[in-house]
Amino acid sequence: MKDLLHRQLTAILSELKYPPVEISFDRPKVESHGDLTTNVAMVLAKSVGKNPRQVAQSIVEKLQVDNRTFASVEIAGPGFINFKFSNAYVVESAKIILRSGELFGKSNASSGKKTNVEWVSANPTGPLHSGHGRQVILGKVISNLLEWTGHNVTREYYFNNAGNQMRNLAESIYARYRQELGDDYPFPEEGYKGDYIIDIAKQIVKEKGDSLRETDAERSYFKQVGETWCFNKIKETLSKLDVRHDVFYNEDTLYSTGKIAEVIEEFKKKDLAYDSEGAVWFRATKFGADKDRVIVKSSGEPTYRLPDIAYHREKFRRGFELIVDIFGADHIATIPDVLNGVQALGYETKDVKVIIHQMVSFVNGEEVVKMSKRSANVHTLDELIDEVGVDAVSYFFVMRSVGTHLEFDIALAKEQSEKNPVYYLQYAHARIAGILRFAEQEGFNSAEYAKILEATNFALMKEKEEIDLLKKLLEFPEVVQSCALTFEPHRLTTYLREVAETFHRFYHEHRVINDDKNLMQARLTVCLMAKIVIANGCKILGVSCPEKM
RNA sequence: GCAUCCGUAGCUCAACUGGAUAGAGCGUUGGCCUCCGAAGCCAAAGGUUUCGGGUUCGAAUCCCGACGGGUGUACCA
Repeated sequence: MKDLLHRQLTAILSELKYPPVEISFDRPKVESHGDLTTNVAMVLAKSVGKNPRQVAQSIVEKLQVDNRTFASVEIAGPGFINFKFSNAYVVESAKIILRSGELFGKSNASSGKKTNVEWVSANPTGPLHSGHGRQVILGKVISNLLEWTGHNVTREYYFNNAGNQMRNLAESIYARYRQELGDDYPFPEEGYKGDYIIDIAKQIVKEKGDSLRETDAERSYFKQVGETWCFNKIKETLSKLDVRHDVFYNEDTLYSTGKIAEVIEEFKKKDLAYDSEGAVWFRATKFGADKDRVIVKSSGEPTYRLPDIAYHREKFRRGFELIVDIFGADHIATIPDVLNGVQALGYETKDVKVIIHQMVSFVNGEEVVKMSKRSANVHTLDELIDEVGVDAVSYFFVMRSVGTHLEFDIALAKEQSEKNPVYYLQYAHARIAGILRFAEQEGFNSAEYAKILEATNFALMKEKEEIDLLKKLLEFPEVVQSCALTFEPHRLTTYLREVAETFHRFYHEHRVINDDKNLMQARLTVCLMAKIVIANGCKILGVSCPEKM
């Protein structure tokens, strides 16, 4: 519809000899302003030297609107042109919901664009903590959104099982192991203090007794057991949230296949890297950084930047056209370096989308939940899931825009009442399911969309609340696209809440089950369409839609 | 200090990326079940969008400056 109007308006502008401008349509906030609005007249006004309302008038006079589609076209306010759809158009359009069913909202807008989404990427040094939840859910929902808009998505997890952190893990487990054996053995100062380390140590005692008291300096057995334990734990948590990565990419492969050395060499050749003070430096200042960065320490070990750069190059080489990275705000410092490095290697940074989400704080009603990073009692993501459930976790972590701090109220998430936004949405779905169950006794089969399309007299949908609901439902594909395009999944939760609200209002105003069979059929169909949209939206969010609650 | 994100109703947050009268939830106050699910609906109250400048037809949104908060600022990741 927008396309059609767009073409018409473009033609009119050139006919009136107005300069070409970008024509855009918005959805007005206020109902009385119609369903679509454009500001072209106001944009044109200055260059044309007329007042905007006059410009609008001249355009509208030329406009050939189909009165089966539009109920009205009006000039309003400072010079907006407002279009209002006819009920017939809305009702006819709504048939697409039944025709598409579970596919309603999907598109091929990005026509199979090969896309890599990397997230979580926590090293196997411990279980995921509750703060990780935001990232876990964001990545999941963003991947889903991209898929719904036609991207060919590879879900990826990048990890490092070498280096300092893993050494530290091994030392921590070893220390706990010795302590379990009754030795007075010191715990490393920077060690991982969580209880899970003790669990792992106990497991080793159980399996190996005291035979590992004298072990190699690398503590390789402890490292390997620790890694396996942690990874299993992480994967278990992810699978509870239905997060499944396609690729687990080990940083080590970048070394073993020579990719790291290759990058250094190439940087040096391009004079983007140099030796100094026994280390290798990247000329970050060439890209506007305040100082150059070390990429290989004087010890010979690369810093995290180097493998990160090499890794992103590999993503390009693997053929990805869009690379999405999801980081917490605490990792923000690494991003410019990686982007600069990627650019230096000749790739477009515009094809790398870095999503940085702000931190999460937890609150239990009035009480602030403190969670210090290396302390013993970090709240794990598993515990959070056990406490509030998968649905609340999925919904809460994605309901705020990524740019703002997220306050997670555990008490609210746990509460099974109307205060909880997850339940509001699920209730709408269950309520519809209840009505449809009731209607089955009257012979309404809600599973056969094609028959329903045949049997329903769509012209009977004419109540205001009914039309409002259909309009809202028809926005769904656009919402999905815009969420995917802007990487802002929270807008989907906002939208779904509006759908539920609009449905409840319709339900409250008009009886669905009634004596007029045709009217009942029409209204049941409206309910069913609302159910489809809510279900599809929840699918993207990973929130369940119960038939009963 | 520098980088970066943010500052909107008592609280938690929206605002379709520059549009018309800034909206929701919670909380507060009042109303609605002889009838399809009241985990619902309706109504009221609540605002100088932190402050000060600027850009233009038009600013919560863009620019500059203050103030306040988060996160970084390593030859840790």
